[in-house]
Amino acid sequence: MEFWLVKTEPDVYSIDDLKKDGSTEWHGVRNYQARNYLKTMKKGDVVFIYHSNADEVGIAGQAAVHMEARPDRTQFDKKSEYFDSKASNEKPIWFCPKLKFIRKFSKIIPLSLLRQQKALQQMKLLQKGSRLSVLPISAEEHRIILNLLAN
DNA sequence: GCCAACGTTGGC
DNA sequence: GCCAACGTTGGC
Repeated sequence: MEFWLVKTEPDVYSIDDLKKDGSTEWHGVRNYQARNYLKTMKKGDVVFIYHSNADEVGIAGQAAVHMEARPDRTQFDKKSEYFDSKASNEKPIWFCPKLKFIRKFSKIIPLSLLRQQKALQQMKLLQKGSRLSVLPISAEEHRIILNLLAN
């Protein structure tokens, strides 16, 4: 089993929206490296849901990969802001998995707290200039982050 | 709202 | 293939 982190702007789609929906297709990612990570996700992988551009920036909860990546339908939808004229049904460019709600943390784990952890200094999320919206997390990082919840 | 850092586009 | 210009991300 692998561990991941995905970013979302809570004004657009928050952990509460995922809780309400139960599961959702993680559509709209339009970055090749992030897409490749999305295609790597396997059913059962655990995904941290991270709130960016928010009053409280940090990790808000957990989801699981419910269905592995399939073509992102919004790339074919001319009315969608995610429409991509270079994509076709025969040659889709963008893919998304379906994520299933696991839990919302009682308190958001703030980005500032993650930065304070010596053991997390190598996390991709914390690297200067990192803007990727889909990132792998090591098992060790996953464990350390969950431990922060207990404090 | 500011701005650093990054990815993409397009002229050459 | 280079690289300047532009648009986007995202923390503060």
